[in-house]
Amino acid sequence: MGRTSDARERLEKAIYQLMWDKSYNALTIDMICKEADVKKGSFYYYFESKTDLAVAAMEKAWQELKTKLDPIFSPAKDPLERLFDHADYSYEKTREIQRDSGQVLGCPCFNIASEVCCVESELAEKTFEILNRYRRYFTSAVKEAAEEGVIDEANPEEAARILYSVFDGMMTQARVRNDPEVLLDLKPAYRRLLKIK
Amino acid sequence: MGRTSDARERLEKAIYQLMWDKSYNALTIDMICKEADVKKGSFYYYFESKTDLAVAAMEKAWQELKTKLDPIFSPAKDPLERLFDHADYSYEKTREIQRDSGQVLGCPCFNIASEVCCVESELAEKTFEILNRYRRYFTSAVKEAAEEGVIDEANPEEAARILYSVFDGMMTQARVRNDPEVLLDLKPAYRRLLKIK
DNA sequence: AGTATAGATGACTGTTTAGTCAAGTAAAGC
DNA sequence: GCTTTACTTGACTAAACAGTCATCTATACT
Repeated sequence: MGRTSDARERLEKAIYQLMWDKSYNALTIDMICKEADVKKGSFYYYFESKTDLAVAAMEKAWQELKTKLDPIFSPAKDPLERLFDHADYSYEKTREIQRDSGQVLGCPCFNIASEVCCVESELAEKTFEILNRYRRYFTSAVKEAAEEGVIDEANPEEAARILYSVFDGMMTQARVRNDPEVLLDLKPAYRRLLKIK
Repeated sequence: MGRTSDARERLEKAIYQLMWDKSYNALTIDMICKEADVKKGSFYYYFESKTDLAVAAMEKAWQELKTKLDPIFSPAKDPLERLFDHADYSYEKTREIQRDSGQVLGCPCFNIASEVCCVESELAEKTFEILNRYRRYFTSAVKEAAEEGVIDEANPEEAARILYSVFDGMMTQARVRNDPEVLLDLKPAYRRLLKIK
């Protein structure tokens, strides 16, 4: 019983968008409240600190992303198809965001993880965790491809680590250059890295 | 004539170290002054703003790095040797820094570029410029390898772009994981990406 | 309709921050 | 040794900032 509200969700959306657009450390609580149209008193009603909100927002964003990744990396599909579909999805999504906001933003989790890993231990842990969850999709696909024999691969774990580094590296290159076309190198890179039969 | 000082250099060193350790946006002018042992009045004697100092510091750091990169990528060496020596250097340097400071820090320019590219346009331009200078070493080596026929390469520019994305991607993975061993994947990745004869 | 409760609000405090400035100090050149 | 000039200092202002709280409001449940 009592009053209802979506202020919590508005705050989570706001900090996530601002972190993605700008950076974590550039944000103040006032900015986040303004973006969410929530007063500071309410902010502290829901969250203890900026870090606290950021951690919650990252987890929510992951749950949202997961609903997109699960079909893309569906075990019903050929493992290589999963990887290439994910490359296509990343390119298309990046273009869409640039069309709407004028900016290529890259992978929010990777950006923030790199920014806070030596400063905000709580948020660092959460982003680290999410990066690992994300990478597991790659590992699973590469391992399966190796087992099915569609690639000639002596070290699938290594291959998956490298593929994921390429993905994050290119997403950030795309951000820095504000150019989605950078991501057109993703599929050629995967083809070079995997000995496809 | 007049009083002499190395306060300018101390400030540049201080912001560079702090940006690398933490991040750009996390820093205040007071923190930088304290680290450099320089009073704020002196800060504003030399620089207009934090951005101004950061730009100067990045350029100085690049000039310093260049003296390391030039021998590593010396045209006197085989092109592939340059790339592999650079991978070794990156790994060793990263380990050394972790030994001293307890932290893997990755590539400062890539970290900062990704952090400020949508916010601080002046610093964004400078870091962007440096990333391009860095990548030129890769491009030159790969192109030469292709021309000399030591690799079988239809698209050397693409290969160089991918190699450099792997490098930056892994450097940041190493930072986030605080694990230099991530960089041991660098040379295997290069070997996978280039059809070495 | 009344009440208990979840949430909203804005005014408040103390602190940190950027940026300024007049007065002081050290060294280079005469 | 004196003057010019490059640099230093600490005290200052105003603004931005995090965090608190008493009071107000809406609504779910009885």
